[in-house]
Amino acid sequence: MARGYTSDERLGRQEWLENALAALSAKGQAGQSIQDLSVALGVSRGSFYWHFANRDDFVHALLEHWYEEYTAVAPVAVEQDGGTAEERLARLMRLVHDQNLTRYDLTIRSLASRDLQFAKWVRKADRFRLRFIESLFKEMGFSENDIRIRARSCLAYMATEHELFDKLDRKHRSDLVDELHAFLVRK
Amino acid sequence: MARGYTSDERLGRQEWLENALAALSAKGQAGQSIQDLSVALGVSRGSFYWHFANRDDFVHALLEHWYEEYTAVAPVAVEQDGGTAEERLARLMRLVHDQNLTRYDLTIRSLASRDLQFAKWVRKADRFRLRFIESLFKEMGFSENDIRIRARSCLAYMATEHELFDKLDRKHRSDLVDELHAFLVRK
DNA sequence: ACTGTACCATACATTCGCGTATGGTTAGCA
DNA sequence: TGCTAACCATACGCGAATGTATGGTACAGT
Repeated sequence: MARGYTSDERLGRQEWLENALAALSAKGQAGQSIQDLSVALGVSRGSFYWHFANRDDFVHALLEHWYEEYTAVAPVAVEQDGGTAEERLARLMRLVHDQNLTRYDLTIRSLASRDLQFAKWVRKADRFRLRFIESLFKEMGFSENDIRIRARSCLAYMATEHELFDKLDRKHRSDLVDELHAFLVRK
Repeated sequence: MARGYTSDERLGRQEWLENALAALSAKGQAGQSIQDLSVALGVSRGSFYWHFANRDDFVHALLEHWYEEYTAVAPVAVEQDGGTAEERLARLMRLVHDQNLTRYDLTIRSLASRDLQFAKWVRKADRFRLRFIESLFKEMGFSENDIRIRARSCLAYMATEHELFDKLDRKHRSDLVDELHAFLVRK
Protein backbone atom coordinates (compact mmCIF):
# COMPACT_ATOMS: atom_id res chain seq x y z
CA MET A 1 0.00 0.00 0.00
CA ALA A 2 0.93 3.59 -0.56
CA ARG A 3 4.01 2.79 -2.54
CA GLY A 4 3.28 5.38 -5.17
CA TYR A 5 4.30 4.24 -8.62
CA THR A 6 6.04 6.56 -10.96
CA SER A 7 5.83 5.28 -14.50
CA ASP A 8 9.64 5.35 -14.72
CA GLU A 9 9.93 2.46 -12.34
CA ARG A 10 7.56 0.19 -14.18
CA LEU A 11 9.12 -2.27 -16.56
CA GLY A 12 8.07 -3.77 -19.87
CA ARG A 13 9.13 -7.22 -20.87
CA GLN A 14 12.01 -5.99 -23.03
CA GLU A 15 13.31 -3.78 -20.25
CA TRP A 16 13.12 -6.72 -17.90
CA LEU A 17 15.24 -8.82 -20.23
CA GLU A 18 17.81 -6.16 -20.93
CA ASN A 19 18.24 -5.15 -17.30
CA ALA A 20 18.30 -8.78 -16.20
CA LEU A 21 21.18 -9.43 -18.58
CA ALA A 22 23.18 -6.65 -16.99
CA ALA A 23 22.33 -7.81 -13.48
CA LEU A 24 23.20 -11.41 -14.23
CA SER A 25 26.53 -10.52 -15.74
CA ALA A 26 27.36 -8.15 -12.91
CA LYS A 27 26.52 -10.40 -10.00
CA GLY A 28 27.80 -13.53 -11.65
CA GLN A 29 26.61 -16.95 -10.71
CA ALA A 30 25.40 -15.64 -7.37
CA GLY A 31 22.32 -13.47 -7.34
CA GLN A 32 20.66 -15.36 -10.12
CA SER A 33 17.55 -16.18 -8.19
CA ILE A 34 14.32 -14.52 -9.16
CA GLN A 35 14.33 -12.69 -5.88
CA ASP A 36 17.82 -11.29 -6.45
CA LEU A 37 17.05 -10.34 -10.01
CA SER A 38 13.89 -8.57 -8.97
CA VAL A 39 15.48 -6.43 -6.30
CA ALA A 40 18.31 -5.63 -8.70
CA LEU A 41 15.68 -4.19 -11.02
CA GLY A 42 13.94 -2.38 -8.20
CA VAL A 43 10.76 -4.45 -8.27
CA SER A 44 9.39 -7.50 -6.51
CA ARG A 45 8.95 -11.08 -7.67
CA GLY A 46 5.39 -10.25 -8.60
CA SER A 47 6.73 -8.29 -11.54
CA PHE A 48 8.73 -11.25 -12.75
CA TYR A 49 5.75 -13.58 -12.71
CA TRP A 50 3.67 -11.04 -14.52
CA HIS A 51 6.05 -11.05 -17.49
CA PHE A 52 7.22 -14.65 -17.39
CA ALA A 53 5.45 -17.90 -16.69
CA ASN A 54 8.39 -19.41 -14.84
CA ARG A 55 12.15 -19.56 -14.79
CA ASP A 56 12.54 -21.56 -17.97
CA ASP A 57 10.27 -19.22 -19.86
CA PHE A 58 12.41 -16.33 -18.68
CA VAL A 59 15.68 -17.93 -19.72
CA HIS A 60 14.31 -18.81 -23.11
CA ALA A 61 13.16 -15.23 -23.66
CA LEU A 62 16.51 -13.98 -22.44
CA LEU A 63 18.39 -16.11 -24.97
CA GLU A 64 16.21 -14.95 -27.82
CA HIS A 65 16.61 -11.35 -26.73
CA TRP A 66 20.37 -11.75 -26.59
CA TYR A 67 20.52 -13.36 -30.00
CA GLU A 68 18.59 -10.54 -31.61
CA GLU A 69 20.19 -7.61 -29.81
CA TYR A 70 23.78 -8.76 -29.54
CA THR A 71 24.34 -11.02 -32.51
CA ALA A 72 21.89 -10.49 -35.34
CA VAL A 73 22.20 -6.71 -35.29
CA ALA A 74 25.90 -6.51 -36.10
CA PRO A 75 25.96 -7.75 -39.71
CA VAL A 76 22.94 -5.61 -40.57
CA ALA A 77 24.59 -2.46 -39.28
CA VAL A 78 27.83 -3.30 -41.03
CA GLU A 79 26.38 -4.22 -44.40
CA GLN A 80 24.13 -1.22 -44.82
CA ASP A 81 27.06 1.17 -45.10
CA GLY A 82 28.70 -0.77 -47.90
CA GLY A 83 32.39 -0.59 -48.75
CA THR A 84 34.95 -3.27 -49.48
CA ALA A 85 35.02 -6.53 -47.56
CA GLU A 86 38.08 -5.34 -45.68
CA GLU A 87 36.35 -2.15 -44.68
CA ARG A 88 33.25 -4.00 -43.56
CA LEU A 89 35.31 -6.41 -41.51
CA ALA A 90 37.07 -3.48 -39.88
CA ARG A 91 33.72 -1.88 -39.11
CA LEU A 92 32.39 -5.14 -37.72
CA MET A 93 35.34 -5.55 -35.41
CA ARG A 94 35.17 -1.96 -34.28
CA LEU A 95 31.43 -2.25 -33.74
CA VAL A 96 31.70 -5.43 -31.70
CA HIS A 97 34.47 -3.92 -29.63
CA ASP A 98 33.07 -0.43 -29.15
CA GLN A 99 29.55 -1.57 -28.36
CA ASN A 100 30.93 -4.45 -26.35
CA LEU A 101 28.54 -6.82 -28.08
CA THR A 102 30.14 -9.93 -26.64
CA ARG A 103 29.95 -8.77 -23.04
CA TYR A 104 27.18 -11.20 -22.17
CA ASP A 105 28.59 -14.18 -24.01
CA LEU A 106 29.87 -15.91 -20.91
CA THR A 107 26.69 -15.32 -18.96
CA ILE A 108 24.60 -16.58 -21.83
CA ARG A 109 26.69 -19.68 -22.39
CA SER A 110 26.52 -20.44 -18.72
CA LEU A 111 22.76 -20.10 -18.69
CA ALA A 112 22.36 -22.10 -21.87
CA SER A 113 24.36 -24.98 -20.44
CA ARG A 114 21.37 -25.92 -18.30
CA ASP A 115 19.38 -27.31 -21.15
CA LEU A 116 19.87 -28.64 -24.66
CA GLN A 117 16.96 -26.54 -25.85
CA PHE A 118 18.67 -23.42 -24.54
CA ALA A 119 22.01 -24.35 -26.07
CA LYS A 120 20.51 -24.20 -29.52
CA TRP A 121 20.43 -20.42 -29.36
CA VAL A 122 24.12 -20.26 -28.61
CA ARG A 123 25.04 -22.60 -31.43
CA LYS A 124 22.80 -20.62 -33.74
CA ALA A 125 24.68 -17.47 -32.80
CA ASP A 126 28.06 -19.12 -33.25
CA ARG A 127 27.09 -20.37 -36.66
CA PHE A 128 25.65 -17.03 -37.67
CA ARG A 129 28.74 -15.12 -36.63
CA LEU A 130 31.13 -17.52 -38.30
CA ARG A 131 29.23 -17.62 -41.56
CA PHE A 132 29.20 -13.85 -41.81
CA ILE A 133 32.90 -13.42 -41.08
CA GLU A 134 33.75 -16.21 -43.49
CA SER A 135 31.74 -14.50 -46.20
CA LEU A 136 33.86 -11.39 -45.79
CA PHE A 137 37.13 -13.28 -46.12
CA LYS A 138 35.73 -15.15 -49.09
CA GLU A 139 34.94 -11.85 -50.75
CA MET A 140 38.55 -10.81 -50.20
CA GLY A 141 39.61 -13.75 -52.32
CA PHE A 142 41.25 -15.96 -49.73
CA SER A 143 41.53 -19.72 -50.17
CA GLU A 144 39.22 -22.05 -48.31
CA ASN A 145 41.95 -22.81 -45.84
CA ASP A 146 42.71 -19.16 -45.23
CA ILE A 147 39.04 -18.36 -44.88
CA ARG A 148 38.60 -20.99 -42.21
CA ILE A 149 41.58 -20.13 -40.10
CA ARG A 150 41.25 -16.34 -40.33
CA ALA A 151 37.54 -16.27 -39.71
CA ARG A 152 37.86 -18.54 -36.71
CA SER A 153 40.72 -16.53 -35.31
CA CYS A 154 38.67 -13.39 -35.67
CA LEU A 155 35.60 -14.93 -34.07
CA ALA A 156 37.49 -16.46 -31.16
CA TYR A 157 39.32 -13.22 -30.45
CA MET A 158 36.28 -10.97 -30.59
CA ALA A 159 34.22 -13.32 -28.48
CA THR A 160 36.76 -13.45 -25.68
CA GLU A 161 38.88 -10.31 -25.73
CA HIS A 162 36.69 -8.74 -23.10
CA GLU A 163 36.98 -11.70 -20.78
CA LEU A 164 40.59 -12.57 -21.44
CA PHE A 165 42.30 -9.23 -21.82
CA ASP A 166 40.21 -6.68 -19.99
CA LYS A 167 41.99 -7.10 -16.71
CA LEU A 168 45.42 -7.51 -18.23
CA ASP A 169 45.73 -4.16 -19.96
CA ARG A 170 42.61 -2.30 -20.83
CA LYS A 171 44.35 0.73 -22.24
CA HIS A 172 45.45 -0.80 -25.50
CA ARG A 173 42.56 -3.15 -26.09
CA SER A 174 41.08 -0.84 -28.68
CA ASP A 175 44.32 -0.54 -30.64
CA LEU A 176 44.75 -4.29 -30.54
CA VAL A 177 41.51 -4.76 -32.42
CA ASP A 178 42.79 -2.65 -35.28
CA GLU A 179 46.09 -4.46 -35.29
CA LEU A 180 44.32 -7.79 -35.35
CA HIS A 181 42.37 -6.64 -38.37
CA ALA A 182 45.55 -5.75 -40.20
CA PHE A 183 47.04 -9.10 -39.24
CA LEU A 184 44.03 -11.06 -40.42
CA VAL A 185 43.60 -9.40 -43.83
CA ARG A 186 47.31 -9.59 -44.68
CA LYS A 187 47.85 -11.59 -47.85
CA MET B 1 22.82 -50.52 5.64
CA ALA B 2 24.32 -53.53 4.01
CA ARG B 3 25.51 -51.53 1.06
CA GLY B 4 28.71 -53.45 0.71
CA TYR B 5 31.60 -51.24 -0.22
CA THR B 6 34.06 -52.22 -2.84
CA SER B 7 37.15 -50.09 -2.63
CA ASP B 8 36.65 -49.04 -6.23
CA GLU B 9 33.65 -46.97 -5.31
CA ARG B 10 35.32 -45.04 -2.56
CA LEU B 11 36.73 -41.67 -3.51
CA GLY B 12 39.72 -39.64 -2.42
CA ARG B 13 39.68 -35.87 -2.47
CA GLN B 14 41.49 -35.59 -5.79
CA GLU B 15 39.13 -38.06 -7.41
CA TRP B 16 36.23 -36.08 -6.07
CA LEU B 17 37.57 -32.90 -7.66
CA GLU B 18 38.41 -34.47 -11.00
CA ASN B 19 35.11 -36.32 -11.32
CA ALA B 20 33.18 -33.27 -10.14
CA LEU B 21 34.76 -31.24 -12.92
CA ALA B 22 33.56 -33.72 -15.48
CA ALA B 23 30.09 -33.90 -13.96
CA LEU B 24 29.76 -30.13 -13.75
CA SER B 25 30.80 -29.64 -17.34
CA ALA B 26 28.53 -32.44 -18.54
CA LYS B 27 25.36 -31.45 -16.74
CA GLY B 28 25.92 -27.74 -17.14
CA GLN B 29 24.38 -25.21 -14.88
CA ALA B 30 21.80 -27.71 -13.77
CA GLY B 31 22.95 -30.51 -11.54
CA GLN B 32 25.42 -28.34 -9.72
CA SER B 33 23.92 -28.91 -6.33
CA ILE B 34 25.84 -31.02 -3.88
CA GLN B 35 23.12 -33.63 -4.12
CA ASP B 36 23.35 -33.84 -7.90
CA LEU B 37 27.13 -33.92 -7.84
CA SER B 38 27.14 -36.70 -5.28
CA VAL B 39 24.80 -38.98 -7.16
CA ALA B 40 26.76 -38.30 -10.34
CA LEU B 41 29.80 -39.67 -8.54
CA GLY B 42 27.87 -42.60 -7.16
CA VAL B 43 27.99 -41.53 -3.53
CA SER B 44 25.85 -39.57 -1.12
CA ARG B 45 26.19 -36.07 0.28
CA GLY B 46 27.92 -37.54 3.30
CA SER B 47 30.95 -38.17 1.12
CA PHE B 48 31.03 -34.56 0.01
CA TYR B 49 31.02 -33.24 3.54
CA TRP B 50 33.72 -35.66 4.52
CA HIS B 51 36.12 -34.15 1.99
CA PHE B 52 34.95 -30.54 1.99
CA ALA B 53 33.85 -28.22 4.75
CA ASN B 54 31.17 -26.55 2.63
CA ARG B 55 30.40 -25.40 -0.86
CA ASP B 56 32.87 -22.53 -0.94
CA ASP B 57 35.65 -24.78 0.28
CA PHE B 58 34.81 -27.19 -2.52
CA VAL B 59 34.80 -24.56 -5.22
CA HIS B 60 38.06 -23.14 -4.01
CA ALA B 61 39.68 -26.56 -4.09
CA LEU B 62 38.20 -27.16 -7.51
CA LEU B 63 39.71 -23.98 -8.90
CA GLU B 64 43.12 -24.79 -7.51
CA HIS B 65 42.89 -28.31 -8.88
CA TRP B 66 41.96 -26.97 -12.29
CA TYR B 67 44.76 -24.45 -12.32
CA GLU B 68 47.35 -27.06 -11.53
CA GLU B 69 46.07 -29.87 -13.75
CA TYR B 70 44.84 -27.94 -16.76
CA THR B 71 46.98 -24.84 -16.92
CA ALA B 72 50.27 -25.11 -15.07
CA VAL B 73 51.12 -28.52 -16.51
CA ALA B 74 51.24 -27.49 -20.16
CA PRO B 75 54.36 -25.26 -20.23
CA VAL B 76 56.26 -27.76 -18.11
CA ALA B 77 55.53 -30.60 -20.49
CA VAL B 78 56.36 -28.45 -23.50
CA GLU B 79 59.60 -26.99 -22.20
CA GLN B 80 61.19 -30.21 -21.05
CA ASP B 81 61.51 -31.56 -24.58
CA GLY B 82 63.40 -28.53 -25.85
CA GLY B 83 63.52 -27.46 -29.48
CA THR B 84 63.04 -24.11 -31.16
CA ALA B 85 60.38 -21.68 -30.04
CA GLU B 86 58.32 -22.54 -33.09
CA GLU B 87 58.49 -26.23 -32.30
CA ARG B 88 57.57 -25.66 -28.71
CA LEU B 89 54.60 -23.52 -29.69
CA ALA B 90 53.47 -26.25 -32.05
CA ARG B 91 53.79 -28.82 -29.28
CA LEU B 92 51.90 -26.58 -26.88
CA MET B 93 49.05 -26.12 -29.29
CA ARG B 94 48.91 -29.82 -30.09
CA LEU B 95 49.04 -30.68 -26.41
CA VAL B 96 46.24 -28.29 -25.47
CA HIS B 97 44.13 -29.58 -28.33
CA ASP B 98 44.82 -33.29 -28.00
CA GLN B 99 44.46 -33.38 -24.23
CA ASN B 100 41.56 -30.98 -24.45
CA LEU B 101 43.06 -28.91 -21.67
CA THR B 102 40.60 -26.06 -22.08
CA ARG B 103 37.52 -28.24 -21.88
CA TYR B 104 36.61 -26.97 -18.42
CA ASP B 105 37.34 -23.32 -19.04
CA LEU B 106 33.73 -22.32 -19.39
CA THR B 107 32.61 -24.26 -16.35
CA ILE B 108 35.42 -22.80 -14.30
CA ARG B 109 34.76 -19.23 -15.40
CA SER B 110 31.13 -19.67 -14.61
CA LEU B 111 31.90 -20.98 -11.15
CA ALA B 112 34.49 -18.29 -10.52
CA SER B 113 32.02 -15.55 -11.37
CA ARG B 114 30.33 -16.11 -8.02
CA ASP B 115 33.09 -14.54 -6.03
CA LEU B 116 36.00 -12.16 -6.44
CA GLN B 117 38.22 -14.52 -4.47
CA PHE B 118 37.41 -17.29 -6.92
CA ALA B 119 37.99 -15.10 -9.94
CA LYS B 120 41.61 -14.61 -8.95
CA TRP B 121 42.41 -18.17 -10.01
CA VAL B 122 41.03 -17.55 -13.46
CA ARG B 123 42.93 -14.34 -13.92
CA LYS B 124 46.05 -16.05 -12.66
CA ALA B 125 45.58 -18.74 -15.31
CA ASP B 126 44.94 -16.19 -18.05
CA ARG B 127 48.07 -14.27 -17.12
CA PHE B 128 50.14 -17.44 -16.89
CA ARG B 129 49.03 -18.68 -20.29
CA LEU B 130 49.55 -15.36 -22.01
CA ARG B 131 53.00 -14.78 -20.53
CA PHE B 132 54.18 -18.19 -21.70
CA ILE B 133 52.88 -17.83 -25.23
CA GLU B 134 54.29 -14.33 -25.46
CA SER B 135 57.68 -15.61 -24.39
CA LEU B 136 57.68 -18.05 -27.29
CA PHE B 137 56.89 -15.37 -29.86
CA LYS B 138 59.48 -13.12 -28.28
CA GLU B 139 62.05 -15.86 -28.72
CA MET B 140 61.09 -16.05 -32.39
CA GLY B 141 62.16 -12.44 -32.74
CA PHE B 142 58.83 -10.76 -33.34
CA SER B 143 58.23 -7.10 -32.52
CA GLU B 144 56.33 -6.10 -29.43
CA ASN B 145 53.25 -5.42 -31.52
CA ASP B 146 53.45 -8.78 -33.26
CA ILE B 147 54.04 -10.57 -30.00
CA ARG B 148 50.92 -9.06 -28.50
CA ILE B 149 48.57 -9.74 -31.33
CA ARG B 150 49.82 -13.21 -32.19
CA ALA B 151 49.97 -14.44 -28.62
CA ARG B 152 46.49 -13.15 -27.91
CA SER B 153 45.12 -14.70 -31.07
CA CYS B 154 46.64 -17.99 -30.12
CA LEU B 155 45.33 -17.84 -26.57
CA ALA B 156 41.83 -16.83 -27.58
CA TYR B 157 41.62 -19.55 -30.19
CA MET B 158 42.91 -22.35 -28.02
CA ALA B 159 40.71 -21.34 -25.12
CA THR B 160 37.53 -21.40 -27.18
CA GLU B 161 37.99 -23.74 -30.13
CA HIS B 162 36.30 -26.53 -28.23
CA GLU B 163 33.30 -24.43 -27.34
CA LEU B 164 33.01 -22.51 -30.60
CA PHE B 165 33.88 -25.03 -33.24
CA ASP B 166 33.23 -28.46 -31.85
CA LYS B 167 29.66 -28.65 -33.00
CA LEU B 168 30.33 -26.97 -36.31
CA ASP B 169 32.77 -29.47 -37.80
CA ARG B 170 34.70 -31.70 -35.49
CA LYS B 171 36.49 -33.58 -38.21
CA HIS B 172 38.92 -30.87 -39.17
CA ARG B 173 39.46 -29.28 -35.80
CA SER B 174 42.79 -31.00 -35.40
CA ASP B 175 44.09 -29.86 -38.76
CA LEU B 176 42.95 -26.34 -38.04
CA VAL B 177 45.24 -26.17 -35.03
CA ASP B 178 48.25 -26.93 -37.20
CA GLU B 179 47.15 -24.41 -39.78
CA LEU B 180 46.69 -21.80 -37.11
CA HIS B 181 50.23 -22.43 -35.95
CA ALA B 182 51.58 -21.90 -39.44
CA PHE B 183 49.54 -18.72 -39.73
CA LEU B 184 50.73 -17.34 -36.41
CA VAL B 185 54.46 -17.95 -36.88
CA ARG B 186 54.51 -16.59 -40.42
CA LYS B 187 56.91 -13.66 -40.72
C1' DA C 1 -16.83 9.31 -13.13
C1' DC C 2 -16.35 4.45 -15.02
C1' DT C 3 -13.89 0.71 -16.87
C1' DG C 4 -10.33 -2.16 -18.58
C1' DT C 5 -5.48 -2.99 -18.98
C1' DA C 6 -0.85 -3.18 -17.49
C1' DC C 7 1.98 -3.64 -13.84
C1' DC C 8 3.34 -4.49 -9.09
C1' DA C 9 3.40 -6.02 -3.82
C1' DT C 10 2.45 -9.28 -0.42
C1' DA C 11 1.16 -13.46 1.73
C1' DC C 12 0.89 -18.02 1.53
C1' DA C 13 2.23 -23.38 0.60
C1' DT C 14 5.69 -26.37 -0.93
C1' DT C 15 9.75 -27.96 -2.35
C1' DC C 16 14.79 -27.75 -2.51
C1' DG C 17 19.33 -27.33 -0.90
C1' DC C 18 22.63 -26.66 2.81
C1' DG C 19 25.01 -28.02 6.81
C1' DT C 20 25.26 -31.11 10.91
C1' DA C 21 24.96 -35.07 13.72
C1' DT C 22 25.34 -39.73 14.14
C1' DG C 23 26.06 -44.33 13.21
C1' DG C 24 27.86 -47.83 10.03
C1' DT C 25 31.21 -50.19 6.77
C1' DT C 26 35.81 -51.33 5.04
C1' DA C 27 40.85 -51.96 4.92
C1' DG C 28 45.08 -51.93 7.24
C1' DC C 29 47.81 -52.70 11.04
C1' DA C 30 49.22 -54.46 15.57
C1' DT D 1 41.32 -60.55 17.23
C1' DG D 2 40.93 -55.88 18.35
C1' DC D 3 41.71 -51.12 17.09
C1' DT D 4 41.96 -47.05 14.21
C1' DA D 5 41.53 -44.16 10.27
C1' DA D 6 39.17 -43.31 6.07
C1' DC D 7 35.06 -43.10 3.91
C1' DC D 8 30.10 -43.30 3.41
C1' DA D 9 24.72 -43.33 4.36
C1' DT D 10 20.83 -41.49 6.56
C1' DA D 11 18.00 -38.49 9.30
C1' DC D 12 17.09 -34.03 10.88
C1' DG D 13 16.48 -28.78 11.23
C1' DC D 14 16.34 -24.73 8.82
C1' DG D 15 16.60 -21.06 5.70
C1' DA D 16 16.00 -20.09 0.79
C1' DA D 17 13.72 -20.28 -3.61
C1' DT D 18 9.72 -21.44 -6.48
C1' DG D 19 5.17 -20.76 -8.03
C1' DT D 20 0.40 -19.16 -6.99
C1' DA D 21 -3.33 -16.46 -5.37
C1' DT D 22 -5.04 -12.22 -4.37
C1' DG D 23 -5.51 -7.50 -3.88
C1' DG D 24 -3.83 -2.99 -5.09
C1' DT D 25 -2.06 1.20 -7.91
C1' DA D 26 -1.65 4.00 -12.08
C1' DC D 27 -3.03 5.30 -16.56
C1' DA D 28 -5.61 5.56 -20.89
C1' DG D 29 -9.78 5.65 -23.11
C1' DT D 30 -14.66 6.79 -23.15
